[in-house]
Amino acid sequence: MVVDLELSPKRKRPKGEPCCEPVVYPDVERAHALRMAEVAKALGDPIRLQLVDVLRKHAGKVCVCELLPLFDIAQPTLSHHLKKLREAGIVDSERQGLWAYYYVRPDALKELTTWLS
Amino acid sequence: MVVDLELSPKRKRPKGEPCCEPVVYPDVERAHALRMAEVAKALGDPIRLQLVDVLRKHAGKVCVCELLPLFDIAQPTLSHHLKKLREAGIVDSERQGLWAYYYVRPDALKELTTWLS
DNA sequence: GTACTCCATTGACAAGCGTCGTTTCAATCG
DNA sequence: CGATTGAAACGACGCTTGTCAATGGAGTAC
Repeated sequence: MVVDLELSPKRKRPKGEPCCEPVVYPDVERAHALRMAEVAKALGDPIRLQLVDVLRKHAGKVCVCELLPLFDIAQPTLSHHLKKLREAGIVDSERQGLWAYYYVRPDALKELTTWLS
Repeated sequence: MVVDLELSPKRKRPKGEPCCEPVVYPDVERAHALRMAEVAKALGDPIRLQLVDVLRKHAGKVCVCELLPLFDIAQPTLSHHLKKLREAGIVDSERQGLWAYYYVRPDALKELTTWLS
C-alpha cells in the first residue's frame, strides 16, 4: 500500500477547513500494531534484549542461575525482567526440580521481524 | 556462536560455590544491545509504531498535519511522539515554511532488523 | 524434621512515560 | 503592521517502570 502525497504545493487552509487530506490508513494494521508494540516494548530494555539474545543463542533451555551472573543486577530484578518477557509472549519457562529453565518461544518475534523487513 | 549447555544433571551447589557455570556472553553485543533497545523502546508504543508504519509506506516525506487526523490524540501529543522517534534516530524532519515533513531515516531500523532475523 | 538452595513475589522508592491544556515561535496572509 | 496558522515547547497530572531489600514457597540434602 503506497499512497502518493502532494508534497510541495501546500497552502494555508481557506478558513475553517482542514489543512490537508489525511493519509489513508488501513484499520487492519491497528491490531497488529498493538501486538508488535507490546513485543517491541518488552525488547526496549537493554537487559531484556540481551536476555533474549542469550536465550536465542542456545538451542535448549537456559537455567536462571546461569543468566544471573551475566548481568549486574539482583536476582529479583532478573526475575522481574523474565516475567515481562513471559507476559509479552517472547519467552516461556519450565521448572525441573529447583531450577527454572527459560527459552524463546518459536515465532514469538516473527510478526515484528516481518514488519521490520 | 552456540554454547552447549549441561541441562539436566544439576545439583545444589556444595557450599559457597556458584550453582553453575555462567553462560558465555560476548561483550561486543552489549554496545549493540543498548542501541537496539533504544530503538525497540521507541517502537514500543502503538502510536509511534503506527507512525513509523505510515512514514515507511510513503516514499517521500509526510506533513505533520496529515499524520494528526490518523490518531485520536492531541497535536502536542503527536509532536511528543515524533520527538521520541527523532531522538531514537528513527525519523528525521525537515521544515518547509509552515509545515514540517517527517521521514524514516534509511538504515535506522537495520541493526534491529538484522538481529531479529 | 531441619537446614539449605533456587526462584518468584511483595513492597517501596525514584525516575520515566503518555497525555493534555496552555503557551511560544516562526512563517504566512491580508 | 496585526491576525492567523502549523508545529514545538512547557508544565502538570496520574500511571508505569526498573531497581533493590525482604519475604515466601517449593524442592533437595542431611
